[in-house]
Amino acid sequence: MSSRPADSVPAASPVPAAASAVAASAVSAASVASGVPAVRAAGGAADATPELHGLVIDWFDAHARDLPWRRPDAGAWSVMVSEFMLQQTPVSRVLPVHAQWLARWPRPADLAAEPAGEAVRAWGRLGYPRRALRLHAAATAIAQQHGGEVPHDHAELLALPGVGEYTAAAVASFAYGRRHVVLDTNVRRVFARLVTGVQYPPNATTAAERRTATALLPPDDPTAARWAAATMELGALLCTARSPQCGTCPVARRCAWRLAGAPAHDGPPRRGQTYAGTDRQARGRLLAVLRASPGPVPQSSLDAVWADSLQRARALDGLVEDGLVEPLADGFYRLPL
DNA sequence: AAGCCGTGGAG
DNA sequence: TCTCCAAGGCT
Repeated sequence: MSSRPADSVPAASPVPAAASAVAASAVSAASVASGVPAVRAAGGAADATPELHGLVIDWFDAHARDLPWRRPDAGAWSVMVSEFMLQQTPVSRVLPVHAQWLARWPRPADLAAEPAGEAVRAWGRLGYPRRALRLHAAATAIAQQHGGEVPHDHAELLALPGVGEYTAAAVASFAYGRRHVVLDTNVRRVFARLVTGVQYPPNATTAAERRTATALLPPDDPTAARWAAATMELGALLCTARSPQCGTCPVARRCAWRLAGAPAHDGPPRRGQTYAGTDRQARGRLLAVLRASPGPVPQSSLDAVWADSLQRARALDGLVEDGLVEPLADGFYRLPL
């Protein structure tokens, strides 16, 4: 979770004393982390996690968005494409591109049969275009090494280009209904509040977070898969970063952060790099020219969109280095074949 | 392991 | 306007 400028989210603070004091009826951080059921540890009653699962999953059943990659007829390829596109990118912007992508390349082999540059072009303005390159490479690997079928196995998914721990777990869980800890920025924020009692999770995923998520994971595959989707949706719709909707949250009554009085994050908010004038912006400008052109473009066309020649050259070198752009012998450039 | 990698909408 | 942030991965 390093999407945000590293300084925009201060490190998590310890659980306030007040949170511990009122945590008896909440999901206890200590008991969850140790694997001991929260309520049993607090008062000898039965494990409270099944009830917690029910509350969140029931809410999910009533309020989940109807997204294309969640529909019954959505295959694993649709799920996988959505996961690539959703990395650091809002659902609203993914929806149209995802639909076009699946219509054009209904199976991994269909994408693998085309030049990588076509994937980059179809990626449009989703951002982070290396994802398009990696998705194309992943499709190629699936076509060549997995008989054209998106692998079920977490380790095999993880070995694909552009697939990290989160995406492997998400595909295995959402596409195949398997039990995995699915720890994305939404789930991390939900657990930070619900269990740990702080407003925001740590900057980078910690072992403690994985322990918490593991302890809360339902024991059976189908319920675990529902839980993963439900906790993500809760973070996306209610337990948001800026303005959590605690009034309608199904687990507000057990939320450690809420019970502690919703303390604001204390650390000094550092600010991130401004985007204007960065190499990233330069790369974006240059690649936009390449995407818009059906064939190779002359150097002069690239010169026209970025004034600083030194930075322009550095950005272009980076794009070539990343495989997003191919230099031709005559001073022309094109998307990769 | 800290920093890099796009883009556009919301507040 | 400007800041923050949106289902990460890779080096």
